[in-house]
Amino acid sequence: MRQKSAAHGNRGGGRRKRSPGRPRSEQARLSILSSTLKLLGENGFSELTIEAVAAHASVGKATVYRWWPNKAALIADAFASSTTRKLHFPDTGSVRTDMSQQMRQLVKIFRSRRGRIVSAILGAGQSDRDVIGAFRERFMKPRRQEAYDTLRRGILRGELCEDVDMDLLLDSLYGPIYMRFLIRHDKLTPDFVDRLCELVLSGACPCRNLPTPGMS
Amino acid sequence: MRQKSAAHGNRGGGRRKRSPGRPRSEQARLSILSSTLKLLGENGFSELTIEAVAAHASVGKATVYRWWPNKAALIADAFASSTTRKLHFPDTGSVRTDMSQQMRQLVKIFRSRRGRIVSAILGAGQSDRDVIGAFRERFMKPRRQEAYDTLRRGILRGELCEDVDMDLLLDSLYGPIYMRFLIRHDKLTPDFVDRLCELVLSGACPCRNLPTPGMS
Amino acid sequence: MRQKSAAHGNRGGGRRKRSPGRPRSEQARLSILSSTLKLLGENGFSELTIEAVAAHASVGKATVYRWWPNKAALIADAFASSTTRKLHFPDTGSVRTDMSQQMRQLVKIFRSRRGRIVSAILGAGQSDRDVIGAFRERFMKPRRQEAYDTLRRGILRGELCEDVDMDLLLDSLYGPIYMRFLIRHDKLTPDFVDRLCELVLSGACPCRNLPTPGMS
Amino acid sequence: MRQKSAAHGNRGGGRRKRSPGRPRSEQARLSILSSTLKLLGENGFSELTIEAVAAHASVGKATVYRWWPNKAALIADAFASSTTRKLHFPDTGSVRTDMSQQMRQLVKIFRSRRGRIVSAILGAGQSDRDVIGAFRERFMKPRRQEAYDTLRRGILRGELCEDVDMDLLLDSLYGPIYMRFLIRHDKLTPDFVDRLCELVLSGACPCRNLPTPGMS
DNA sequence: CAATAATCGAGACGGTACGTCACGTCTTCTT
DNA sequence: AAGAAGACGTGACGTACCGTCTCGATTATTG
Repeated sequence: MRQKSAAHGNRGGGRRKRSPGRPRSEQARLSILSSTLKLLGENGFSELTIEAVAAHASVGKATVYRWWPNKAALIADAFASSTTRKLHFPDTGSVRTDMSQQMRQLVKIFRSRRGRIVSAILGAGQSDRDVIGAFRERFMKPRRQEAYDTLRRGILRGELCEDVDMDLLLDSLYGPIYMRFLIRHDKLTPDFVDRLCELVLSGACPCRNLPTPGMS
Repeated sequence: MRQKSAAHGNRGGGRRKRSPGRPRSEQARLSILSSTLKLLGENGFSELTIEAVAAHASVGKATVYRWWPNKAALIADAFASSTTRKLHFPDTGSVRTDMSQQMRQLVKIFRSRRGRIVSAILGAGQSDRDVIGAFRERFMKPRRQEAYDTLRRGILRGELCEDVDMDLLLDSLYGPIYMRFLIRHDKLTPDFVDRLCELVLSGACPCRNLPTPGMS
Repeated sequence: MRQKSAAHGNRGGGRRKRSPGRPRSEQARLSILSSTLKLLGENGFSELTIEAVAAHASVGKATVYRWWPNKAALIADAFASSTTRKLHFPDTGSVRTDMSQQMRQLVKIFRSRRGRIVSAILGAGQSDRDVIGAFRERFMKPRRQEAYDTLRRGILRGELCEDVDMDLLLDSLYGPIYMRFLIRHDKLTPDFVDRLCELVLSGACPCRNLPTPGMS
Repeated sequence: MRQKSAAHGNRGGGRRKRSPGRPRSEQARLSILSSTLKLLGENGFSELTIEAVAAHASVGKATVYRWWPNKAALIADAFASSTTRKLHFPDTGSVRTDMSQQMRQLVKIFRSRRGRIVSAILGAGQSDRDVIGAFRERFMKPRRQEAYDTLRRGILRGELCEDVDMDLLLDSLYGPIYMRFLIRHDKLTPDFVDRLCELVLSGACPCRNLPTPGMS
């Protein structure tokens, strides 16, 4: 997924001897990654050629292949290296507001030029498990950890059931966004996000769990 | 998207004159479509080559290109031609049961060998609007029409609000399934479907819309 | 050495069925061969790239590789297809004059732009037996057959021993020319040819050195 | 052609200051040269890569390039450094025996594993004047000087004309050997050498063909 | 029945990008 | 300063498919 070798520049912890030979060019690495993102945003995954990436980065094709085994690994790495520092969860005192605000940010990104890259990653990920894995680990997981915290605050405040299935709840909140983002069958607006939050979170409210249909 | 020409085999309305020349070979058409599905299921979209399809179908490459403008149109057609006749919505008298049963069928398909094809379509669709369009029109839309009927029955029975946003509701039900199917971050089980239905539909229940948080 | 397949265009003798598919393009073939000769004459063997040949011939690289397995086969074929129709042996009534005149023609070719090609062939032939084989069979052999005839006429006229070793004699005549041509340690002039003929042929006379022509 | 710099290891005349820094590694030099010969004998010129030479000699690539400007210079040097100390001309009292014996030795080398190297050199020399130049200067010229002496002894003994063209004569003797060696159209046997000597030297006799040695 | 016309399988065509290899240069640390 | 190591930009390699094109053969309608 990542670099084929971490032999260079590793001075983590002990006094590692640097491996001999010319060290990897950090400049080339960065240039390749940013060229990848640029071209990916312009033309989509299937039009992205390593030849073009190398040319645009003023780098030899072999240098790309030396460090990334294939196109999928390259874009996964490029995406991960650029992951937005934004998308934080606020703490407003209301689960629904917290979630809604973060989800609006996500939608904003999906609708921006970066959204092109995300959909390229998810598309490529359908035929390459490393790519989809990188998306999960580097993009999704960190945010989900924060989301857990947000939900937990809601539980403490009594806004959510104590025994709520957080994964189910979060997938119910984000799933529709991903669905509209990927299938493009309907609008992906801030208003949609709000109504989605209302619908799903109202089902997760503890006060009185409405009886399931047919049981009343 | 479909065939480039409908000159042959058109028997729509009365006694049309068949155009001269050798008619299109139905056998070749079927052989191409089934070869496409087979290879798509084996290797994914990006590994699918028209060269291989033609060879596997014992057909000239030009015959493929004569009827389908590109790979995307081909797999869209192949997929559509094979769309399961199943996936019907039952009418059990309960919205939740109706939806739950259909969604379970969908999940079953997603987890079967055909799921590979669906994910290939959706993945390819991220860089080809024709493909994702074909998926929407031929796979999703017909089912959604049926789903509208199912929801409408629920409304009549009083199980759902009269003013429920059906698109929002359906996306909330199916979105999490697509999300888990595409991102593969969590299990896609029948139990998940049930709990998902419970969560979402309980939020769409009319009886008493719980006040939105902070408004009570 | 030659084309990988002779499946096309063979109507020699019987009524052969032509193999199916688009027939080989004669125009492409000729364009490739002449481009090869041109570039070979300009830059020598090691600078000759198939990429350049294809580009110069306005032909796809694959078309070159489809018919010639490697560079050596290509230049062997190109050389053979261009073999000079000249280099005939005259019949003046004197072995020495006959040989001398033909050898002068050969030297003239060696010193011309075509000589560059010949030396490239012989050079490449040192690491590829097919190339040197093509040179022997297509260039050398036909001329040697004519040379035998010339020598035989000399024997009949009494200019040469009856039991002369014709191969030895011919190698003695041509070897020095090839040597100077390839090692370039000394001039390759018409005068050199004449004195070479005199030296060698005087040694092939049965009993007494025949006087040089025109001196008797 | 040779080393780019003679800064090191010069002990010519007196107490020269050795230039500072680490002296050139004689071991590396020898290892490179012998690796070159080994690989050249195995695979021919065009398959010989500097990369492989360096790897086989356990030497950095830059070390090769520091001392030899290109592949041609390298193999020329490698060849020269290994030039057989043999190939001397005997002094038997007969030109023909002297020449014949030396030529037999040459043929023996041509037919040995070292012949592979010689033909690689001559082949490479067709597209690189430095290589063929090195062959002339280091291999051919020294022997030719000895050959002149041998011929001069023959003149003094009356075996050869006084005004014989020694270059023509030597090319007539060696040319056929090189021709058969390079074009491989006929056998290169000791017997061939003998008959070649007889043919050519009998033509170089001043007035009458001297009887073959041992027959007088 | 012959002529016309469009399809078929086959496969060569001019291209583009692939992923690999060697080139000759460079940058690092070690000797 | 030379050494081994090995990454660098460059460019040709030989391959795989692209989508187009010519073939002869086949199968229909039309005259």
